Amino acid sequence: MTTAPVSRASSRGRTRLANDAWEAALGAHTALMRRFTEDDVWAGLSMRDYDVLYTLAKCDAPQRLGDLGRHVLLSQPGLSRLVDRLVDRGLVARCADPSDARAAHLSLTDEGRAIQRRVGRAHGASVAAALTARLSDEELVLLESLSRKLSLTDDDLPEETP
Amino acid sequence: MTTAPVSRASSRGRTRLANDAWEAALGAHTALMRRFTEDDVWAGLSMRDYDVLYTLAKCDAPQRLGDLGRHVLLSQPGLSRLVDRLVDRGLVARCADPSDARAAHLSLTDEGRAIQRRVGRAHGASVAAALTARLSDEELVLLESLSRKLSLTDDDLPEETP
DNA sequence: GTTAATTACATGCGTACGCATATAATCGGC
DNA sequence: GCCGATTATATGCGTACGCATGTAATTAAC
Repeated sequence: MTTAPVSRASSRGRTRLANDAWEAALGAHTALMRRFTEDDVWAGLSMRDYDVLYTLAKCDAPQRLGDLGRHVLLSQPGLSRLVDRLVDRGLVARCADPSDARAAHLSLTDEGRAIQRRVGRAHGASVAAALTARLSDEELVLLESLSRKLSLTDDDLPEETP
Repeated sequence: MTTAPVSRASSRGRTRLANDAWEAALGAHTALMRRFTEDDVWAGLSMRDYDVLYTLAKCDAPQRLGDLGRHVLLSQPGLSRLVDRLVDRGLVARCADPSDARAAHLSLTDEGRAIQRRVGRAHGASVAAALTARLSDEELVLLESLSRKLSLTDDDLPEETP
């Protein structure tokens, strides 16, 4: 039984395509993460530490914890304590939000910004080396395009059956 | 200064393309992992637990720890203890390797296989739902193709300057 | 205007993780 | 056939994580 008896012939194939694609994507993520982790560019930061510093550097305005949380794959308490450690190390500053006393504005210190830049340059070079060795320019653009589509929330999707 | 003075005009653009693509890919990974983690399909397993059960199910032959380690993003001690827990729960069996007394062959128990199938069906459906809602068939094939290229080791790459 | 519900973040607690290292078995040179 | 090097897995230890819950501030209901 190589073809299952389904209503539309394309249906099962589409499920299979999606699962194969996801498995391959996970494999790529694993392989590249391992490679980048092994790079000698991190200056004592974990990749998650760097992710937070990078996010703070990208947005000039001070960010709240919840904003960071949307970008980082980490629980809210986990992120709270990760930021704690970065504050203790002097890389991130907490300052009060005048309009909301619950929230704390987070921003990079000078040292945090300096480290983010240093690590970012080296890591960016490593990322570029790995990806450009494997994909053409057109493929890189395609990867970005597909990734953006995959990042969409359900709310952002056009409805199938309105 | 919008264009940096580099030797070849395409060089900086290519680095930028690669970094943008990687950032987008990380975002997609985060978004989808969050979505799948929140699914109510895991039957008490972590996604890493499932990853190990799935890998064991995929390869009918009993696997060694090191073989699993290549597929799972986890340190060797971490994987060792993860397997410990799965053995304690009765989902995985360790049996001795007759030809190598250091290694232990790992295989699914009947219960482990049953749970993997149950969870796999539900998770596979969720993966398909998420991906097919965002990508066309052609795009799914493309994603798999790009991911496979990204999974290649340096050794597998054609040399740039032999 | 008071109070319930919600939001934003922090903390207690048990578990899982990574790093360094240990243990045990196999392999290679001679 | 013996011994150093290597491979395969396990363990000690300190740290980081997620879940449940707590605390404080804001919004909403009336």
